[in-house]
Amino acid sequence: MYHYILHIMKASSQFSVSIHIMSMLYFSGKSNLEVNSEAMAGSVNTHSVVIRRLLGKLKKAGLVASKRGPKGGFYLLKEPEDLNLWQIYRAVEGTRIINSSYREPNIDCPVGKNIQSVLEKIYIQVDLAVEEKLKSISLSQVLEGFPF
Amino acid sequence: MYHYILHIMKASSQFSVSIHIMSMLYFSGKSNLEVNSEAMAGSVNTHSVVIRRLLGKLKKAGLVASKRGPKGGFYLLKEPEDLNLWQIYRAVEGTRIINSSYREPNIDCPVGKNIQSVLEKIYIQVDLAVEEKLKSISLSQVLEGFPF
DNA sequence: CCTATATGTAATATATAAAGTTATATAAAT
DNA sequence: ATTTATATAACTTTATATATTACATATAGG
Repeated sequence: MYHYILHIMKASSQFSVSIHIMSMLYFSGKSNLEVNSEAMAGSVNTHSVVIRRLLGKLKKAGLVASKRGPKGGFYLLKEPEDLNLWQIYRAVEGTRIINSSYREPNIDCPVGKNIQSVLEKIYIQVDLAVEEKLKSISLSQVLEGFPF
Repeated sequence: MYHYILHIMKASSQFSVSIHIMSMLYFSGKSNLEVNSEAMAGSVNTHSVVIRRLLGKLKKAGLVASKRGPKGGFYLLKEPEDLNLWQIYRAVEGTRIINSSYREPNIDCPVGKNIQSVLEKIYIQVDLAVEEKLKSISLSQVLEGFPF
């Protein structure tokens, strides 16, 4: 049995799936075609609960809204040019892009004693670089990548 | 049962552990104190095989070398100012910082059909930002973080 | 106001990859 | 020769992301 001080970041597919469904929401809003979590799950090829869980996070972040009941579903709350990838990333992925810590190092070793604070400083810099890059990419830029 | 097209990237502790042991190799080389995989495992708090596996990768990348037998161990092949974090990252982590793909999307949906190439373009940009940042940080800069 | 349809979310199960462990071969110092 | 250390293959364990099941709540439309 062992434990981590901070949990190890596992880059999940959540960010990718979020971009996928946000794109669907944009196109559906434009063409007035309804998309519910079932339809999105069909496109992503997963379970609708997975989609709703993700949309729950995006909702909390103020990026989407929902309507219950028949003819219900989800829609974007922002124009794609006012929505950047950092907002989406932060909404659905809890952790850093790189994990700061691993197993509790041996504090009797001078390196082990200080490695965590040393790594922390570095990873903050790396995270910031990713943050800046993701902030610079808007959803509308992403949408331009689709050939239609 | 399901499968991924590309494997999901899981940021492991390998990068962190690598920086930890490279730091130890530097200090040991400086003070002529021998460090073998057992000693490094003790500092990291893991099994020596884990350390040797990692050092095997760093060796393949030309960053360290080893000596077998009694009084054997590992040593750095480069000066810390000529060694950047990207070299270490690339040596021990096989994958991208962000995964490009997830479950096979439904190609009958126009978004599902194109999402992978759309994401690919974005993630290349993000990866590049990380690469540039890691290239800009040398091991000697990391070592300056230790209070000795 | 009843029924069908959709979201909301908790609880549980499954799959997978990282990390840990065991085992064994090989090399070199004394 | 013996001891000490690397090299690495094979296997086991464990953590956690994702999938699934179950059930509660809201609302459109007859």
